[in-house]
Amino acid sequence: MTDSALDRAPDQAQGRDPSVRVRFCPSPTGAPHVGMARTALFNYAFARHHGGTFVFRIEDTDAARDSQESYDTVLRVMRWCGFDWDEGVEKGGPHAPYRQSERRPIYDDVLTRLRGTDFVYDCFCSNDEVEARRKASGSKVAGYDGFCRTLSAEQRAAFEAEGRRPIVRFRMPDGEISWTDLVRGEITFQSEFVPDFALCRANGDPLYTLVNPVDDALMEITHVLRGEDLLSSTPRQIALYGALVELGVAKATPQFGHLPYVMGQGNKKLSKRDPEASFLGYIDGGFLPEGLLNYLALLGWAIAPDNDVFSMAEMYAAFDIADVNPNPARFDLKKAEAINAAHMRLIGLEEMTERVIPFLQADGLVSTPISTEQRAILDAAMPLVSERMNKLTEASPMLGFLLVDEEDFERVDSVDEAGREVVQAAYDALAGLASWTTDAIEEALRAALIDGLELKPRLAFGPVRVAVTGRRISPPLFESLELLGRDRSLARLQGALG
RNA sequence: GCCCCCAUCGUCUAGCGGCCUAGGACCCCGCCCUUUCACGGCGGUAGCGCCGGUUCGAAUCCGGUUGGGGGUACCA
Repeated sequence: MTDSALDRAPDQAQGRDPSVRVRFCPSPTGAPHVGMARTALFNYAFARHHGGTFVFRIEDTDAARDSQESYDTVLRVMRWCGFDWDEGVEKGGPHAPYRQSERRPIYDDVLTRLRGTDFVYDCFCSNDEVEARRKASGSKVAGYDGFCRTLSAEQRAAFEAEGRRPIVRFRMPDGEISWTDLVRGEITFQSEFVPDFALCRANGDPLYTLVNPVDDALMEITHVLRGEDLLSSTPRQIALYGALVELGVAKATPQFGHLPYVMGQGNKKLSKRDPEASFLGYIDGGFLPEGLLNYLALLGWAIAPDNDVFSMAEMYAAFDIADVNPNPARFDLKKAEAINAAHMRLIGLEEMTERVIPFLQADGLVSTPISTEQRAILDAAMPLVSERMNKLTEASPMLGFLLVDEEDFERVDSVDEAGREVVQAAYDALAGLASWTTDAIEEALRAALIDGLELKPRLAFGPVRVAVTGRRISPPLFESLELLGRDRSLARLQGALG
């Protein structure tokens, strides 16, 4: 059998297709999480791979939950990731505005047009009534039972006389609804299990069920790549699309692809409340965009059987939605850090220095803007630590001892009684040193501690390290001493003795 | 309950009928390098849920089963 390519969606070509239009459309509620970023990434990769258009829309129709703060954060995350959208919020485009809260007249208009047809009907039922009827009938089918589908004029008048305000429901067509999912293949729902759904609230506020397909239609989205959680709402959206096409609102029904969940510890879907889900946590935690995005790409996709580390450009070139694995993926912090570490070694010394500066500034170790003296220290010290850092946040504890004002210097670790002897010997050996260079320092220290005190290197240099850098873990000792300078080094050795 | 999705090492995955004695990465465990840490190098443990079927041949195809997940709103 060689027809594997035919098993895939027919018009999902491998090459470029500028007519491709995809969108990322988060709701600005709470903090952005990694699953959301993964969805954005796959959409962005799909658009770039095909040379299509990436639309960034904000779905803020739920005034009770949406916040400006969340909106700002989502934008910050998008920019941090480098997902430069072709159309959308704060950028504009032919389908502006791109914030749903600014598109109300459009939804009202579509709703009005829909109400002139048999695609929808007014429904006066309360939830309790629907529930009571289901219990009475013993029906196994969840959701609305279609009670108001065929209301007589009298029934309608009676409800209105009670002061009830109707909502608008979509009338699901009979039969079955199926589509070829871009990541899962053929999926079919029997319509009897897809209840008629609400398009707006009784007060007229449009709901996601209406607004999302309407905007996708108007913005001429061709491929909808979204989370698996929306899978079961797809049949009703396809049905709605049928109506929108007939009304001339939509040109065609897009193709759908449902991306696997990103799970947390155990087996639960990562929720916005999980700390490990917080995207900001990874930005502040010192991840590189290259590293985090690379890791996220690995959640459901692979670039090659024997390679996990790649650039975004490589990903965009290789990305094929048909290769996305449909099973849910667990977010593994250890692996994320390992992938990030690989990118730390790829970006180069100068680049790493630039990226480390904001973290040093946040920790108060470097001024804003950075001074030329501080810059010089960094330029000299970064080569010592760049290979030993896996995240940007590791710079501060590594280099802090070189950057702090002397009066602010503190030791995180301490020198014990036995260590003081060693430090004293080190002080004596270094105090009269002719030239303060790494080699000379090493020679003097080895002579005094290894040969003189007959100590193992580990025991000899440990106390000196703590005395001078304040930590058991530091950059290489002799180089550190040279960088610190004779006066400060000796003062710190002295200080550890007191 | 009902509907839908999913199923390869602990985790992420490669695999699209013979190349599989199942490959890579992370984790873990040894060893090497070594002034700490990290890097780097070498080696190791560990997996196709189960039962049928199709086939000369199945991790790969089909059915069932079990197990997980999601949905079942005038949330998104």
